[in-house]
Amino acid sequence: MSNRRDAVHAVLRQSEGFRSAQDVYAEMRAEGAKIGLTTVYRALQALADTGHVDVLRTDDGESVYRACASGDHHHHLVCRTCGRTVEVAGPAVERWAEAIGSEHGFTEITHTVEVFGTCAVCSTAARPARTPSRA
Amino acid sequence: MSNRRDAVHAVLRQSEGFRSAQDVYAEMRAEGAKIGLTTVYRALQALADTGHVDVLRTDDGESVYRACASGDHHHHLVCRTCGRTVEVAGPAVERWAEAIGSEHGFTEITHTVEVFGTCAVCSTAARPARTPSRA
DNA sequence: ATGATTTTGACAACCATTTTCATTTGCGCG
DNA sequence: CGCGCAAATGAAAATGGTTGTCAAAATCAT
Repeated sequence: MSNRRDAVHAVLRQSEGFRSAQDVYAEMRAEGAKIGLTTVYRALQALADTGHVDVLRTDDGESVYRACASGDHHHHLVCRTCGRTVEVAGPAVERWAEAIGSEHGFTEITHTVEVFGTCAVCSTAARPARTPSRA
Repeated sequence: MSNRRDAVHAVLRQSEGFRSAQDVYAEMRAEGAKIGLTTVYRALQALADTGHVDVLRTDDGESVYRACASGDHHHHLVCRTCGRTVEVAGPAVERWAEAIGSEHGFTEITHTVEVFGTCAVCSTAARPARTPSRA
């Protein structure tokens, strides 16, 4: 039944960071799974709707998904090089958003917060290619 | 030369909230301006690159632009009904993002923060959404 | 089994955005 | 002026992720 959906979910679970639909589809096909792109999209949407995975948009408008450990509201710290993602909580930010909103007479406040950076591994690996001037 | 670019910029200045490229293009054509969609896109990109306008992505992946009053780093409080936008500063959030990042060994931290809500006007006039942004 | 219902997936349709490329425009210079 | 070059422009075609279509296949209930 939701056999396919579970398969999709499984792929996400095995992933470190966010994956795109096309990405997941490609991997599944590469592993020999018989599944259509349409189904992957539908599974991903369903999973997102039921809150089983988190979604966000990349800078170029692509939707990327991730199976998160916590079902609670949280944000992400994403390495812009390797994509590794850390789930972070930010009570302070939640309160700030609420405060800012009501301060301006807004209700039903929601917010999107994502933090990007270069993780320790990637920053040491990709050091500034400066010519060793031996000085 | 940047005659078109200025024209595009002008349209954004007159707008209350974020506008899409197609949107801006439509308005300009409606006003009789002779301009191509391609040029609008290019102008918007250029404006964004030079930091003259802010860009963000809607939930459905469309890019929307806004001429912001402040050139400094700031975030937005956007009414999800009428689109009215308030520029807000959030020193606390900036510090939080930095802290979270370095706490996990990440460097070159950047972040995206957007707050959505229903503004006072729209929440009282809880009726089938009509855009009153036009006086 | 048999028909009903849901799921699937190949393929076409969408649509914002980008690319292509030929034409126009701005402009310095002889 | 007129010539030519280079940047700007825009119509049309290409791109590419995502969604819609619809008939075939899997699943279920009786």
